[in-house]
Amino acid sequence: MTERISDAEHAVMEVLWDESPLAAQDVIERVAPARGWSANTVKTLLGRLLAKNVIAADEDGRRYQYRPLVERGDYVEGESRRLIDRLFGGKLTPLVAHLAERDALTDQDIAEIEALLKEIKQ
Amino acid sequence: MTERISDAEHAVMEVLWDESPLAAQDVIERVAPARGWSANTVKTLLGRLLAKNVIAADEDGRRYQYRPLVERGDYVEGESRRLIDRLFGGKLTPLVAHLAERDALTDQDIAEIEALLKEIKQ
DNA sequence: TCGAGACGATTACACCCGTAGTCAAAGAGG
DNA sequence: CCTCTTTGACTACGGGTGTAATCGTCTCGA
Repeated sequence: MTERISDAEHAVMEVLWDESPLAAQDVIERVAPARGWSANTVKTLLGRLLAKNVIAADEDGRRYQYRPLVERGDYVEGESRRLIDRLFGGKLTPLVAHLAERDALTDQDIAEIEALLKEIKQ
Repeated sequence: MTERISDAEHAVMEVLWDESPLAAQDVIERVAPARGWSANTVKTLLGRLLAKNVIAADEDGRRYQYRPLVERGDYVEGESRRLIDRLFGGKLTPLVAHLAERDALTDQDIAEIEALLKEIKQ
């Protein structure tokens, strides 16, 4: 039901997930320089995120304090699932296999994932 | 350098990755019904993929035979990396951890991945 | 009290995307 | 030879996206 978040909007969300609530100015300071954006660009993105109902704006005197309405985990899960469904038939194993085959996994990656899986099985 | 492939275009690519070269009509037959597309829509997508230089069209009398210019593996790797970079700081482990934490991994998934990793280490 | 700056809202605009209709050329069948 | 169909090319159009300028209003300092 939640609308899709675009790439640029996502950069703004990351800021708010990291710290919130924040005024527009604070968001601008945290994200605009790194992306080479003007302050207006960030304001536009905040407006669009508001329209999409994925952040909220609480009045605070002259300004708003913005905070996320969707959790990062939910977003991450949605995006991960989209990719895995689209490219790997919904299964994680082929993704890991793919990266492994492409030497995109270091020995340490492998060790970490093994440890993680062991723990899951408790 | 290769341009980005959109969602709808990707559906066409999957057809060509599965079998190629194919004439437009063949591509249409394989993808249009499943997506509820008109034949023209598929033709437009073929044209855009051509413009993006991710497929080639070889003349064959009255028609063209289309074939992919990028390999599925390369595309898949690019998309996977994009996601992992954007959401997990470039590391695969947090993705696996995330899915595990969300109970998105079955026992069988875990077993498969473990077997896979074991094999990688030979 | 008055002008300057801050702040959100509105508007802009080019480009991509999903979806499709129309057109022109060329072959197929009568 | 002429018309119908096929096929790719071109055009269309509403909506999303990246990027930003402008506007209206409110407040704060001089």
